[in-house]
Amino acid sequence: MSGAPEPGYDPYAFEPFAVTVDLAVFTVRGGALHVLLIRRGQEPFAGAWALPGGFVLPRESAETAARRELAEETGLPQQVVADLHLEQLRTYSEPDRDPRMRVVSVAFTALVPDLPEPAAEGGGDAAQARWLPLGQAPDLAFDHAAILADARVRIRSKLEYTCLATAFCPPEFTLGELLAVYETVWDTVLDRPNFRRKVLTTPGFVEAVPGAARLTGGRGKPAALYRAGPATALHPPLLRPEGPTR
Amino acid sequence: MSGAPEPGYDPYAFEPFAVTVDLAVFTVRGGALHVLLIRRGQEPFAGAWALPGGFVLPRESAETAARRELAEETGLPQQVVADLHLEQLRTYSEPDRDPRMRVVSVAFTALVPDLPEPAAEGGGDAAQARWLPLGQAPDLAFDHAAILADARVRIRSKLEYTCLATAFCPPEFTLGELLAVYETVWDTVLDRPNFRRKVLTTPGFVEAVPGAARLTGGRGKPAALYRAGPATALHPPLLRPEGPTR
DNA sequence: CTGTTTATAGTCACAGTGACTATTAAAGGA
DNA sequence: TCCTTTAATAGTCACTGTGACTATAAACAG
Repeated sequence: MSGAPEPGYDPYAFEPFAVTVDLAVFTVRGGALHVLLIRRGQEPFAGAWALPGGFVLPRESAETAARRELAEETGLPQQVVADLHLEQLRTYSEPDRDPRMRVVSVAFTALVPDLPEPAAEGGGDAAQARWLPLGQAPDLAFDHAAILADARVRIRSKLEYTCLATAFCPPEFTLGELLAVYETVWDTVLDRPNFRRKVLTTPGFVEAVPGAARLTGGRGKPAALYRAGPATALHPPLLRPEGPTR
Repeated sequence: MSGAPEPGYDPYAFEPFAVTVDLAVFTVRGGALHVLLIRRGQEPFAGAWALPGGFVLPRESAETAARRELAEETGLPQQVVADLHLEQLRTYSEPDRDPRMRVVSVAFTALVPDLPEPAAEGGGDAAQARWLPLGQAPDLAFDHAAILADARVRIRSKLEYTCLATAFCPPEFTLGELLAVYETVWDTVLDRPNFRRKVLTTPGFVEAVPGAARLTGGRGKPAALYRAGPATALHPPLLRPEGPTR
């Protein structure tokens, strides 16, 4: 805004708003899309699962707060949190979304490779953080189920016209692993040779790691390794098949 | 969020946040993309142009506030404001974006057909609202220039894979008018027959108004009239030509 | 060695698109 | 009235990208 406040507008005149952030952090693990959740320690919704997040401090931007809360509440490695690509999803501002007071929350989405289970370490605040598969996600606190659903729609769509799928992969990966990311997120089956052709002919999507190869699970021909390339968008997009899911 | 606030968290403990909305409302007029701006009456930035917007009230959602502020601050017809398709752009939360206090703003984007200049009517609050072409937009208050730039990128992209272009047109329009919307927003020139084929073969994009035709500007063959169809997405998308602008 | 598994190479037909030409229906001027 | 201009509409053709599919290569298990 900042339209034209009444002259002499008093910031303390109304019940104040609190501003928070919520994070939907996804990973692909064992053929299923997982989301990072924490178990709440306090009321309301004590004992329930929720998206990680928390209050924005007076001198923070929402993105800074998101990164801080993620580091505090989950055991994710510092380096991971610092390098994370955070994307704003949208802001949730229904008046009664938090029973305590007026809370407006800025939601973010992030993708990470398959990491070890976050160890809730030292600081206590890190209650209990776990990766849970989306299929069997429990009821979530507040409106977090809606946020999670919106986030899922967003990432499914983003895979179509961006190179974000590589964010789910380790630094070096095979095309089979990248294929598995698409198949998992879209819950579909793609044709292997066609997928390969599309990825390799899109400039900057991936770049080959010279001479490297890896045995994938012990079976089959060793696969060449690739790194994420400099491209961020897919032109033309890689459209997901329509029709029934899988 | 709504992570785990400290037990006994006091909403009044910090300097409170204010939450506002800002709107980037676009129209196409005379071959140029225009945005709806208001002239500020109060400090800070008194006399400067700004996006319409204002404070979210204690019992409002951001979207409700956006609609109310738009009605209050601009002379847009009630019906237009009520039916308007508002889309969240993103939330701007840099700590110093407003010199008075901590203000977090939720930005929205909207598209309207070419309307008469909004008449600042009765209520006084409607300072001065005008359509200004994007090319010669003046300096804007706060970080509104950045918001406007983000909004422009968003709508340029949205025309590719949604049917939103019809929102720039009156209820009944010719394909030539729809073409002009694309050419104006993308600042490019499209092939007329190819555009026509694409629009007509996309199911639900537009539907013909039976028997209707209109002389477009007096010259040339009369054009058939169409209405916006039920579709919202374009599959496959209508990609804008790459390379140099126009 | 044989069968299984996964990676990789290649073929073919078709849909969608860009570039282009042709025709139709109106207005305006000589 | 005829001719030019303008814009809408119809249609053609080649090429690109994709879906479906077949074939070969390189690993392991028995």
